[in-house]
Amino acid sequence: MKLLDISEVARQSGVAASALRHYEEKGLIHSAGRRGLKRLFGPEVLDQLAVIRLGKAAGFSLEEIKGMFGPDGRPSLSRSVLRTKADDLDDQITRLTSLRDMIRHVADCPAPRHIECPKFQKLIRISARRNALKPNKF
Amino acid sequence: MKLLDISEVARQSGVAASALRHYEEKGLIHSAGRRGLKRLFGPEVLDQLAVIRLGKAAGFSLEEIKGMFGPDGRPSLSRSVLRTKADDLDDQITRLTSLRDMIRHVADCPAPRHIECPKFQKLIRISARRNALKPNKF
DNA sequence: CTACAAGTTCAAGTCGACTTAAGGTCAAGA
DNA sequence: TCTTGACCTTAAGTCGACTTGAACTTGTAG
Repeated sequence: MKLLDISEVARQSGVAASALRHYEEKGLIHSAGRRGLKRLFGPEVLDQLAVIRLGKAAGFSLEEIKGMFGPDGRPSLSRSVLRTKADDLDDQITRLTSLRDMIRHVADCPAPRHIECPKFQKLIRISARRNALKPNKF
Repeated sequence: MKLLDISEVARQSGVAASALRHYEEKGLIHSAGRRGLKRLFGPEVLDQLAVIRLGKAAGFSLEEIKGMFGPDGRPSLSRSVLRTKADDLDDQITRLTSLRDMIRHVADCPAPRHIECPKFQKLIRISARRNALKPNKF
């Protein structure tokens, strides 16, 4: 079993050594041991880092991502939690998609000022309504 | 022309008053005047806040969003910039979509541990490769 | 054996986007 | 006129995710 030192993990994963130490401190990854002071990582940490990267890309916090691993460091999530996360992502994708459509429309719209384009206004109103419905307080 | 005080804007937009002041300080919105000390906002600020909300949902920073408004406070972006943003969003949507698919697959996958599912492994490897290709340093 | 590159720890700093606290002002109603 | 409540300003604090700096240790090559 070949162990990797921190710079090798950093190189192969593209994650900075300082971030790796940070992840270890937070309990997202674990080193397999030490050679002197130096951490040695098992190769499975690369997969774990890939999961971490994915999770971050999806907007999860490190704390949430940590919860996605079992005590053995292998990904372990209840199916229902996963489905909830997938639904969250769907919402986000929907929002981004309408935003993208709106932006693309505005880019192609012949109105001299975007604000004068009725479709732009409509999209804005829709998103405004969404927010008024879930206010920050009370 | 009816002017709104800050709490009315907060109520209608769902944005906290402190955030509104913050946005004004950063130049994203402007108050139409004052009554005594109190800010008064024109109704157009609600549309601007909707755009700000959308921009945030799309992952833009306040600074970037600020750049989406002309000096008059109306959205103003060159068509080419808009198309670039739309393309960025497409990328992001693509990433989130594959992540969602992966998560949903894992949720439905019969393998006792996710890590044993070949598809899961494949997806992880793909994302690992992406990162190794763009390392943080040098 | 010694020097050195590569690692280590711990504390503090950074960045963005706000929020909170403390103390001040003022328009409007009783 | 007095009080009050809504708002004001400024500074400092918070949170997450790291990064940076300073001072220290150690396996390994020469």
